[in-house]
Amino acid sequence: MRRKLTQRGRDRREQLIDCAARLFAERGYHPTSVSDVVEELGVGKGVFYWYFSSKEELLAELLKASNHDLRKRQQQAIGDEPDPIKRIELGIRASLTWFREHRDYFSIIAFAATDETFAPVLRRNRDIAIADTIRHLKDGIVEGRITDADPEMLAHAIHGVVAELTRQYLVEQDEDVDRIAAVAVSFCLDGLAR
Amino acid sequence: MRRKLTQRGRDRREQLIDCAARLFAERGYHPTSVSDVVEELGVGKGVFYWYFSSKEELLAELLKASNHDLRKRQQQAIGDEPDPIKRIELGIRASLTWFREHRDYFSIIAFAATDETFAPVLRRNRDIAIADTIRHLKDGIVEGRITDADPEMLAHAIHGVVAELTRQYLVEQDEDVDRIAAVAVSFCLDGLAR
DNA sequence: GCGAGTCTTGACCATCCGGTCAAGTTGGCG
DNA sequence: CGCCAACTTGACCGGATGGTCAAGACTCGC
Repeated sequence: MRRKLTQRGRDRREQLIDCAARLFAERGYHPTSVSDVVEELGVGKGVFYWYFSSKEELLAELLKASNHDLRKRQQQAIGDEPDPIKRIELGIRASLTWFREHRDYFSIIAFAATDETFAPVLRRNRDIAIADTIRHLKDGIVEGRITDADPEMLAHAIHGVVAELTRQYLVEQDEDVDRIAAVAVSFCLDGLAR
Repeated sequence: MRRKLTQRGRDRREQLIDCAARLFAERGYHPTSVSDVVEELGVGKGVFYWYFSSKEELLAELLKASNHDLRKRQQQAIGDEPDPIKRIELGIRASLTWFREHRDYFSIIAFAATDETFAPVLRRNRDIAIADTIRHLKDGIVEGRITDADPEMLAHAIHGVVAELTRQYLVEQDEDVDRIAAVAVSFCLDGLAR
């Protein structure tokens, strides 16, 4: 859905996304009806369909926007750091910080990943993130500072650590980001063995 | 729902769970209706409600049963291995192997984790699994062979690696379990750094 | 103050869904 | 064989849901 929007319109659209995000995170996507969203906002149902052609589209937009935002944050954090290992560390810290500030999105993304309707969008997002990580890993491997294993698998392993620590300590609990980041980084770099 | 079941009844019940599992994995839990399940099986709707009091109950049963099965597999694999690091390795391999044989369950569990209705069951399952891992980690720490960090966080990190590698290489792709297991184990034990 | 495009309303619709139930069938056991 | 519990059928129900739309309100440039 593409419409000419005034400032008022853009604000309304954002309200709808924010409100929907909150409800999706609380109750889940399917159990949250469009009526729930507009009621919560105190507006008529037509408002929703003025800005989005379907509930599905709203979620897809939300996923695209949040991913764009997360990626921007990661790139800002990494800047032009030349050390590939440092870059990985900065990326991990940026992800944890972002998810901490956007807890709602974590569960929404987790759900979307399990739904074939949204999986394609999520897959693309993830492929991009993995490709970023792979680049740093390859640099590290060339420099002889990172184990010479399949960089793609290593990238997924790192993302797995970040996702699970985020879920447990930043979404379910409310731990200090730096404490979690420290464990995540040292686990990824040095593993368990002493 | 508790009923006296003959062999025929137990078979039917299992058919329903298997069929529902397949459909849940394919289309998702919410989009799969009870009618879909019984139609696929070619039986009347009443059959479903003879064995389960609700669609919700079926999923809860499925989650409980699958978790029980996975845990049994892990314990069998670990046996009475005395080396805690070996035990962790055997646990990782057992999990990967089990999920490989039960791909459908992976996405169902992933969905259930995002739905507050089922999260409690899942949380209990996960707590048990984490507690198992923590035990091995603590043994390793006492022996001075594992980094002296918060064992709970380390356990979550390991589970994160296993979950993400499972998803990417055993569910989305169809890689060789041993190859994935090797990477998972070496990543968890030694990390990235050379 | 008027006209046009942006925005809002909320009743309405077709459809579907989880769940019920009265009635009928099956099969094992005494 | 006859009985009874286990099992099956499928029409039916109340309610909710995603989505439509005709009508009206707002606002901004002219």
